[in-house]
Amino acid sequence: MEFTHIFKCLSDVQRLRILNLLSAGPLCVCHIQEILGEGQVKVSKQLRYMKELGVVEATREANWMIYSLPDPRDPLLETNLKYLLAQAGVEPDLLSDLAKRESLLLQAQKRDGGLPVAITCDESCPDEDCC
Amino acid sequence: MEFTHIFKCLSDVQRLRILNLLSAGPLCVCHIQEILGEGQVKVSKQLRYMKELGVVEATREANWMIYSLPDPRDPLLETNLKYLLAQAGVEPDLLSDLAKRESLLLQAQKRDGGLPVAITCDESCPDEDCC
DNA sequence: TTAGAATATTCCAAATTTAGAATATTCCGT
DNA sequence: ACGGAATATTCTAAATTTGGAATATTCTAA
Repeated sequence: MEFTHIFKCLSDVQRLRILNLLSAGPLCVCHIQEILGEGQVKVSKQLRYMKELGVVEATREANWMIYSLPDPRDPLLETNLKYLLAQAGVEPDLLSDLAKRESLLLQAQKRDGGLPVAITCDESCPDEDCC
Repeated sequence: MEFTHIFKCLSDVQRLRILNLLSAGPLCVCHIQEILGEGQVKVSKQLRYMKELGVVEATREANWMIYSLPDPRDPLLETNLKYLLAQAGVEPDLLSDLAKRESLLLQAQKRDGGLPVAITCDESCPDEDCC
C-alpha cells in the first residue's frame, strides 16, 4: 500500500472517521451510515475510494458488505489513527463515533443474533466486554 | 493548523520531498527546484498551496523567498516526516534529497558568503558541522 | 533608472475529487 | 419467480487540484 494513499484517505474528515471506526473492528455500510449520519451514496463512494487505494477491504456477508482494515494493519495508518484519537478535540467525533459503534453493535445483537458475525465484536476489538 | 491540511500536503510525493527538505532547515525556492529537479512554476505552486494551508511559511530575503516550517513544529507533521525518512525505500528520494541539500548549502557558502543567512545552516539543522 | 535575478501570477486546459438523483445489482426469504 | 433489503453504479455537474506558457512583480546592483 502506497503511503500517499494512506494520507489521501486521512485528508478527509469523513474518511478519517470511517477509518477510526474500522480500526475498532469490521463494520457494514449501513452501520457506518448511521454512525456518521451521512447518506448511502456518500458513504458507499468514500468506501469505494479507499478500497481502490487499498486502504480498506470488503467481503460480502449475505446482504451486507463488511468493510475492514487489511490485516496486518499498516503501521503508518495505525500510528496516525491512534495519535488523532488520543488528541482530545482534534476531531471531536472520533470518540463519540466509537461509542455509537458499541451501542449499535450491542443493540443489534440483542435484537436478533442473526446479524453477520463479522460486524459483531471480534478479536480485533480493543474492548473486551463490548459484545 | 488543521490536521487535514497536513495530510493533504503529505499525500503528494513532491510536497513530501519539500517538507522533508524544510524539516532540515529553511530553503529558498531555487534550491528546492534544483534538488527536486522540477521547474520553477511547479515548485512555486506547491509552495503556495502549502503556504495557504498553513503548513509552511515564507519570508523574503533580498531576491530570495525563504520557505520554512512554522515554529514550533506540528508534532503530527514532524512524526510523519521522521517515520517516512526512517523507512528506507518508502520514498527513496528523501535521503538523497537531504544529501543534495547539504552539498548545495556548502557549495553556496564557499562560492560566496553573500547568500541570505536564512538559507545557510541555522539552529534547526540537525547536522552540527553542516555549514 | 535600467538590467537582471528570483519568484509569483494569470490564463488556460486536463485530471481528479465530490455529491445527489435515479437506477441497477446482489442476495435473502417466501 | 417475486419482493424487499443492502449496497453499488451511472449520469451529471460542480469544485478542486495540477501544470505549462507567458507575463508580471519584487528586489538588487550598477
